[in-house]
Amino acid sequence: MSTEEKIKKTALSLFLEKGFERTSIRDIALKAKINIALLNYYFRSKENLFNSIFSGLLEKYTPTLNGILGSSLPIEEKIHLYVEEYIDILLENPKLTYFVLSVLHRNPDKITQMKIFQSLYNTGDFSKQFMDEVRKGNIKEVDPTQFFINMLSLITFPFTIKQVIMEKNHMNEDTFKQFMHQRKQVITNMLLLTIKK
Amino acid sequence: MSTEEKIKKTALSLFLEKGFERTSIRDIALKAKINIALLNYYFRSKENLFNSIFSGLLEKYTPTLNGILGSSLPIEEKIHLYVEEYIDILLENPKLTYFVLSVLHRNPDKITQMKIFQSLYNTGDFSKQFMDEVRKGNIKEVDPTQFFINMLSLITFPFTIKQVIMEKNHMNEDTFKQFMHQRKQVITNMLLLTIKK
DNA sequence: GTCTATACGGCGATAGAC
DNA sequence: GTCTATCGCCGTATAGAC
Repeated sequence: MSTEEKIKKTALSLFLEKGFERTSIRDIALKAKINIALLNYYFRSKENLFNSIFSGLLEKYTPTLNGILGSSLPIEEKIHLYVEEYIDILLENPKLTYFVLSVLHRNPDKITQMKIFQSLYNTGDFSKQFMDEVRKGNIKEVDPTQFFINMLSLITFPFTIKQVIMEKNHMNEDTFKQFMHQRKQVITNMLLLTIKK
Repeated sequence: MSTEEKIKKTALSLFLEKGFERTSIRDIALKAKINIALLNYYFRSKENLFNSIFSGLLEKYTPTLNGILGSSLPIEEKIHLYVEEYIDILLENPKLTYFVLSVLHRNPDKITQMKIFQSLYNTGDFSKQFMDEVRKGNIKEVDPTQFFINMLSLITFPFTIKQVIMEKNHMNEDTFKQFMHQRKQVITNMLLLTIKK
């Protein structure tokens, strides 16, 4: 394993364990058994290291999600698949949503935001298909922007308050997973209900 | 104005402007024209200062929201009012949701979490009424926990990605407000649709 | 290009004088 | 209650060895 990969892998495990602020570059260097200066050689800063790791994670998953949105499937099927796939991804990476939000709020500059979300929320194809279906009279006249935000909110937000949901409802990791699997159907039904004529 | 109030007020304005990490206690002390040591005298730490400020904000708004949930109104009316009131509160304090999330993820210890969220997500009365209505056959058989998470997600999540929504849809502050006002009806309709028999 | 050693200024926090 | 002085840690930068 290259030094760069070793740093990334170690840093990811520490960021997941302790969060961004509570993980120091000295912690990372110590655990990865390298010198702190190497962190600055490979990545220019701690923030850059974080963004690099987490952009990698996004790049791993966005093709799947955008593939669904851009496919030629009927809109109902598309929504169903998107919900299922997105929740599966977040079940594997429960902290991903909060990481995205933290990057967003740490870097108020617009370029960073757009770079991340351009790929993540690539709604162009979907909105077009949505409005086509409305025009054809196949689905109810619903604002595609509101609809997409509904879909995103219902899928991602529960993961940002995972601990609260677990505590309030006396869940463990397994029962939370079960709950989120049930939730796939809940969300899909709800979304389809709002567009069904 | 007392020193303690002066610190809180100054800190809040800086936290809102630059965020928690980018605001140093030296910044706060300078702007409030007091010594840094005083920050530690009144609040034990920067984290404590933040939590104190923002707990105050929550305490200001939770009675309204819990008042609605705990009232004797019919469930449909309750949902309608809750959505309207919550969105109005967040339109006045757009960063509140992210602040709550950041506290949650910075303090993984459970006691802190519960104290804040105990009041915020006080779902007891609501869930009971919800299940009563299900038993009476007045509404569809829907899991109250899933329903409440749906409601929270649809209301709060858009505020955590406010900048992205604004950029993607070429909005300014005014058009975003307008969008969220429209959203009240979108959410209420959606929620009522899922429970309507 | 890869790495070590070291230094710098800023940070949150605190002991102790008044 | 308030302030000075100081501590140890942080992210970052760089000089120089290999």
